[in-house]
Amino acid sequence: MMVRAEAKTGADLREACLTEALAIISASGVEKLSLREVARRLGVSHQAPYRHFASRDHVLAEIVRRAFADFASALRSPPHTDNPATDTLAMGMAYVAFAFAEPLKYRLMFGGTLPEPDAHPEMMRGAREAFNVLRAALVRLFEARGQQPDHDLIDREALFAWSSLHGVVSLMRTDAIDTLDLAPSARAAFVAHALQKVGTALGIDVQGTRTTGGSQ
Amino acid sequence: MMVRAEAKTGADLREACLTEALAIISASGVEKLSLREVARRLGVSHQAPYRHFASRDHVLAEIVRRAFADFASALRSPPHTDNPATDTLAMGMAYVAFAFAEPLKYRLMFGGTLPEPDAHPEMMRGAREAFNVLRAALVRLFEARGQQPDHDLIDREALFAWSSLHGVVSLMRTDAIDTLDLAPSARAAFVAHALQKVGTALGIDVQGTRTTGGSQ
DNA sequence: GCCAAATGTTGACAGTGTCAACCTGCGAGA
DNA sequence: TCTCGCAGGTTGACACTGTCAACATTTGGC
Repeated sequence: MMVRAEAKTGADLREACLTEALAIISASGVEKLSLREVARRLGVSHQAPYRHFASRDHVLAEIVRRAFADFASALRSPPHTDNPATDTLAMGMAYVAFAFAEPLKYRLMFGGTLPEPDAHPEMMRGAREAFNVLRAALVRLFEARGQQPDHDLIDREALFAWSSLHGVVSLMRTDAIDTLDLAPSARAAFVAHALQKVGTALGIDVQGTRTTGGSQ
Repeated sequence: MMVRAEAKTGADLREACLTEALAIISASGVEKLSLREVARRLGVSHQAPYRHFASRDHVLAEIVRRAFADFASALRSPPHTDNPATDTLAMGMAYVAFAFAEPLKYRLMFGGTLPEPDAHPEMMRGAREAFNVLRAALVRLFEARGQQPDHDLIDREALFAWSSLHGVVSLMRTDAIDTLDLAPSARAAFVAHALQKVGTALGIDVQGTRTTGGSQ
């Protein structure tokens, strides 16, 4: 009984477990992830995945780890210009774009139910990296203004930007927003509106700069 | 074998199930909630809870419903003054205060893993109510300025405020923040900093107004 | 005092994560 | 070339879960 490509074994099987697990999560939610179902779909015994992962949580931790790594990479991807303000704005847009392009990964990272970070230290490495990308952008921004990049101030500003972006995105994905009886136009324009406000709060002049839309 | 107060029956048992379920969630997380464990702790048979709740998700939905109701009530609690600006700010502080005072409930409401809202329509009533409290505050704010309370604009501003507050709070509770190597002072001052910025973005002058601290 | 409805119990079934024991094929060392 | 070890896969078991079905018991209304 071979359900997928049969020859999967060794490292291939490990990789196949991860993709199949992601497929299950994508289709039925993280709480429905079952290693037995993964094994069933791959046509292997129910214990085969345990040769590559110590537990169900270890599978999840690896998926989350990769999601954070992708996320950090996405934040790094916009090329630097000589204008730190537009660079910072571009990073904000990259943040929102990633959240919309990969809602599943985003939900996994920030959705709440993730394995104990203490038990899976490598899982959060990408999270730290991503935050440091934001920190660095703000340091450049402050330096370009001739301001002293005070460590505490940078951290506060970075946290504010981070939390605003997270708030925007997570609000758009929360079930709650579907029940708020919003005017459709309000929802569509919200992201641009919010990004502009965050930019303004950070002292970035966004006059005339195009901010991305992206409904839903 | 009576583990708790024995006489629980009827509506009492229903209530006892809810408090015991909340205790389990508080101690071990929502994914560890087991109706059999609830029954065991209450000294009743494993099916007794099913006389009062159709399924595990229905228990959760009721807990979440009450959390939303409490939340809406907390947002309504600050008394109105004749100054809509300070009223709005007070509501923002009430939001953050509730999140810090009831982290478990807050996590349940906005943490991601909650029962299908379609299957539990009553669950989200409080969420709508809470959002309408914010809407009303902003309408008063705009009217006091002599601005036309444009429906779309109100919705956008409300969503921005909502998402910023949610961002602030959820960032403080995410596991992610523990791994960011922050200066302790940055974390302590962050809430006040963020509230002030959100107020500024909404055009509220917070000069001299005390904003709350509350360190996690 | 009786009947019916509400409530609680017992038993079963399918599904899950995970430990333990077993088998198997393959590559390194003799 | 033979053998031995071991990584990788399988089978079986156990304890746990949610939930259905059938039974028992309590209780309030007539």
